[in-house]
Amino acid sequence: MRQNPERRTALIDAAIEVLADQGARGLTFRAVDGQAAVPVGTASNYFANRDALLTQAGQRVFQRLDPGPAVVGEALALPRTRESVDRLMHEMVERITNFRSGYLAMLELRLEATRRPELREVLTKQIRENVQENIDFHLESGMPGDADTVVMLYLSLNWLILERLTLPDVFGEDRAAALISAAVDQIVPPQ
Amino acid sequence: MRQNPERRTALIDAAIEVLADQGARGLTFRAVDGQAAVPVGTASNYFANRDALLTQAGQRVFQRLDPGPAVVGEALALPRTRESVDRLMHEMVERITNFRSGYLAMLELRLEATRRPELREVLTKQIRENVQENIDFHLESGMPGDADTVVMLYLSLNWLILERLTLPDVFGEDRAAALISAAVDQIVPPQ
DNA sequence: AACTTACCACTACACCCGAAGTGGTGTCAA
DNA sequence: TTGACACCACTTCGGGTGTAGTGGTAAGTT
Repeated sequence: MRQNPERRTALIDAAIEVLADQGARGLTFRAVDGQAAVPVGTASNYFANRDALLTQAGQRVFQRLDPGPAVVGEALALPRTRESVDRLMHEMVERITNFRSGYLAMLELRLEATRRPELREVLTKQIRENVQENIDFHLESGMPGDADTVVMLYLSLNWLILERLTLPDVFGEDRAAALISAAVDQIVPPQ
Repeated sequence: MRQNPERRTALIDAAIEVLADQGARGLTFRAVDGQAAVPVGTASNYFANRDALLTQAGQRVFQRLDPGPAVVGEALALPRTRESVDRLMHEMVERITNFRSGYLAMLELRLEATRRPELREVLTKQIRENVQENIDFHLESGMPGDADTVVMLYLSLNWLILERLTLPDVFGEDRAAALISAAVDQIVPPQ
């Protein structure tokens, strides 16, 4: 088992691209090797089996989706109003949408989790933590709305992103942007 | 090309199961043959190629997800209140959740549509129609709320179903049921 | 300074699996 | 008899795994 951490990370990132491009079944050692532009056999030397690759890809997506401290700081500087929530939601959707391969890979992993209990556990844990972090952050920040408000935004905006990334013409770009604001209007209580 | 329509439908339904079980890449003629308990080569005789199988599976899922006239009639008999909407949403989520393989197959098809323009067109058309039908039905029925209300319910409940079907432990069964009511409470305006 | 050790990139190979597609045969009914 | 269909066999192909082996490099040792 090889240890070089940069190379390992590069392989995992390549695995995310492969997941998005070719689906969970397309995630093979050779495909990862190819995507990472690395000799055949390399990924096989770094990961014991496909499961290891899948779970580590799942963790990596979350790592890369995490907003930096800059975004968090900016959020905390905003006034505690619905308008601020609206702005933050637009930013969040844009940030996630821009990491297209990561989001699609995450969806592939969800479907794969249907068949792999270990992967399901890993993902469940991460999503729960993610939702809880969102709730905690929202409540602590003093923005209007309660835990259910946050969950409802989570649900609706996630599907909106999925819709945009898989069937972009169902809601055009403008309509999708308007729907973000509509979601905030309907879901976040006036302060 | 074989014509027997019952057999053809049975093969498409088998394809839906295969999609849910093994993913889009797992959808091969042989796998469909196996699922349909039919001799090897049969699916190959009924469909020109995998693309035909994929698009027809997509259409079939919608066909099977369509609520019967019984459900529609029942809906129209309800009073025009938020409580009725709440009940209808619970029924809809349950109906869709119960067709697990169909919903998972639909997600696989969405991801596959990322790579196949023809499939993307077919699905886009169907989803647009589906959303529009929901909006029209809601508005014509006189239930409280406007088009955005319906879209917002569509977004949030779809992701809730996805969450339930892929990572059921993120929201437990009870929490998920409560979230349906919470969605209606927050999204549907009081009448 | 020469030597040894350990890690790593890269290559090659042996093996396996499953798929596609086609052509052919048997059967039944119009 | 003819045509449509179910079923079967065979050929061909591609791609994947896992592992063994080779050579290079860097760091530590005597």
